[in-house]
Amino acid sequence: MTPSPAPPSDTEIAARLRREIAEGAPLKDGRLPPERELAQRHGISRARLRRVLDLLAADGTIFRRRGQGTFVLPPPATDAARLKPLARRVTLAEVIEVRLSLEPRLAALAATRATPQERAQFAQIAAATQSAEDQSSYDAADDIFHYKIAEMAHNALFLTMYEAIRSVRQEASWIRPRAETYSGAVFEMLAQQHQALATAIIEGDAPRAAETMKTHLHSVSETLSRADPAP
Amino acid sequence: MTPSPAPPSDTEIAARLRREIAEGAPLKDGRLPPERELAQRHGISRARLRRVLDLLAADGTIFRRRGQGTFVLPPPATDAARLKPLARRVTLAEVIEVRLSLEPRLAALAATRATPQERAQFAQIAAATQSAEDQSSYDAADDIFHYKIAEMAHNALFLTMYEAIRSVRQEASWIRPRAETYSGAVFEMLAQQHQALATAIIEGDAPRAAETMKTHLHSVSETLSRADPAP
DNA sequence: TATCGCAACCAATTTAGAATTGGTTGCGAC
DNA sequence: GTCGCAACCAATTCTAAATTGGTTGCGATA
Repeated sequence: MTPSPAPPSDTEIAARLRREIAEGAPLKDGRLPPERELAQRHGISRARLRRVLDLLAADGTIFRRRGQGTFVLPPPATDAARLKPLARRVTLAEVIEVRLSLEPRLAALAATRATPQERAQFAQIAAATQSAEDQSSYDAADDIFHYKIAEMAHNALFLTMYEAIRSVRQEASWIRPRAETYSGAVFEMLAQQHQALATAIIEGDAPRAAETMKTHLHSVSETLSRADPAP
Repeated sequence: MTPSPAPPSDTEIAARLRREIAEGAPLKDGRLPPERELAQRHGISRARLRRVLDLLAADGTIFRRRGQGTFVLPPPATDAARLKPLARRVTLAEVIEVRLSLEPRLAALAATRATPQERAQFAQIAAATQSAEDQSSYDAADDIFHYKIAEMAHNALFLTMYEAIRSVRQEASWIRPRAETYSGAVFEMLAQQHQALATAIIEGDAPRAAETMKTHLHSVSETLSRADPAP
């Protein structure tokens, strides 16, 4: 009595992909296999796979960049390798200084310019940040959270600069002891700040978004400085 | 009765180099020939040429960067070619937005952190900006002026970002009509702003430096927007 | 007719390797 | 010791090939 297996719909394939992603299918850089390979693996044409990926991209689940790939985390900065020598020369204090100059402004612009779709996406992302259970899943959610803010500012040059900061942070040596630095209380505080920041942005309150981001970065700075006093 | 020609001292060779630079010896990118070539051309060893170039570097006459060359103007951003596609997508308004976020902070940091030597150098550069006679020499002096501010902030990541902005500005399409946009009155105003900015930085008045930079950038923005209304 | 699969092509990036260029060191001659 | 010389190091640029997402055209099929 089994009905002849109806070919799976796009949304069914999308659901399957989401499940695989949640189970850790992507590589550790957050990259998925190339489209040509994914299509073959799922037994569908590349054109159809791309339609499915369009669904995942529409709700912000994946990031795609020509020449680099499809990612579950924000994609690496273009030519990230070139920033390695810079990362070795840069101290934590310098990065914080730059972030304090850029990110409050990015938050304010995001509050002003984000589209309704983006705000809805962002609410989901903020929720994911709150419900993270272990350090590594929090780090991933936090990464996406800040990247989305930079995206919602709708300024390609600003986004490029944020990507450079992000790349330097990942390459830099002083993030190594990071896993130990977040105690329960600090963790809670940062999560609350994220929530306040998300609310301000979604509600379109630019000044409050900027101010909250500033506070948040100062908290991050203090936390990291305490863990890594002399860079 | 001519004395046997004494070999020229380092300072004499330095003076000769300065003269050649002033006469336009460098290429149009502001780059000098490679050290090995310059040394041979002047009939001295490379080690000695480098000592001479050290003199020119000490007073800010030249910029040197490993792998790129020796420049009379600020050196191009590392891998500037990579920023070309970005420059095509970016509008004038976006660049101004980023500059307004970065450069006032850079000016404040410069006022705080510049060494006495740097302040002395900077006074010279500001004076050169004032005494520029034609548009192209003003542009060159202005370029050096803003670059030195970014350098004096003493933050390698900040400097990298300023270099990216500078590179995008140079590649972008909307600077073409630039030569026409500076009327005499506007020119005078910008020069006065430069002077006020230089004074604030040299005196170490960080808040005033930031405020003056902000005013200056708004003036630049208005001037360029008027010349190029719809990017 | 409209959708699907297929293939080719386009655009941006990455990669690897050779060449260029400033920075550094060691050695011998005067 | 200072000078010139040479070799080497480090960062960058340049080139060409390979990779990858983005796009188009075409024929098959329902």
